[in-house]
Amino acid sequence: MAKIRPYTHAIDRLKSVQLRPTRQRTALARLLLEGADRHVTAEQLHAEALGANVKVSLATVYNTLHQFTEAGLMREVVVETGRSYFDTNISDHHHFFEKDTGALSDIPLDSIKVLALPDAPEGREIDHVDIIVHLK
Amino acid sequence: MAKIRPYTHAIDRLKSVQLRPTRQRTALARLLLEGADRHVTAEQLHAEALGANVKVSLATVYNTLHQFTEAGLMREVVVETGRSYFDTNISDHHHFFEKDTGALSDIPLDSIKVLALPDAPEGREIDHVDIIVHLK
DNA sequence: GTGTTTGCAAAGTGTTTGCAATTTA
DNA sequence: TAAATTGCAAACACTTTGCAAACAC
Repeated sequence: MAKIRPYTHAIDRLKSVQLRPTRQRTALARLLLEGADRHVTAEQLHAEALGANVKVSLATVYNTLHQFTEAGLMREVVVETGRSYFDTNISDHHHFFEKDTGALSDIPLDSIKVLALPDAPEGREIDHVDIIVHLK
Repeated sequence: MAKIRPYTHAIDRLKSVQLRPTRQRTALARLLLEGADRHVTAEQLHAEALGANVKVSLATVYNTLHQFTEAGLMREVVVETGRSYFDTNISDHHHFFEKDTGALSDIPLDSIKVLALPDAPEGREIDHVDIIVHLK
């Protein structure tokens, strides 16, 4: 049973990446970074924040998700055009995606294996590999 | 040296999937489906059509790309939010993507190997696997 | 106090749609 | 001529931005 961590943990995470722990940022950090790994869209997180009585604008949610991503606290996952997903699991892993529900979930790292990556074209290097296993 | 195929080939491809070979569709089919495999966005294809003196609206380019995709003549590839790529190579394969230039290219099928796919979650099946190798 | 952050509303981007006019079979 | 297709402009969904007010240190 995961305990709710004290408020200060979210604040410490923010401070550690030089982001001021404002009311909005701290609340979003608590929703996102405490507890289990999560996959959210901006709209989802905004709705959730409002539901939890956190007053924050959608614009700030977008800005915050990008700031967290730039700071390395989260990563962005591209699965559909026109909608951005953000993932609080920043370890190396891949995803399942259910188009009909929009649900994104992690694939356990050891249950997928890529053998033999191709050589990058002349003058280029591989930055990273994204694998999306689409479910039906 | 690939020859430019006669006009009739594009028309035959369209007829074979029950799409009327209108002036616009035929012209787009010739640009897309004759010659080498291609990766295009709607905007790119529209610009290219105009440059080739094919009068066609952007809306029709979008509609046509979707019709071709539904008909199985092309497929859509998701690499970036907010921009759709369409691929004329419908065989099973994966992609390189260069974020800085927006260039998408095919990975030779035999140069990437996926061993051990994960089990789909309860009640689900794997539809397909998309692999994007991001280059820098 | 000073620089940062917020929220609003406006602007932006890529895409889709309603519908009258046109084209195809 | 009946049905499909087109093009325009408006609508759309999602995201970003400009800027004045509020906030953190």
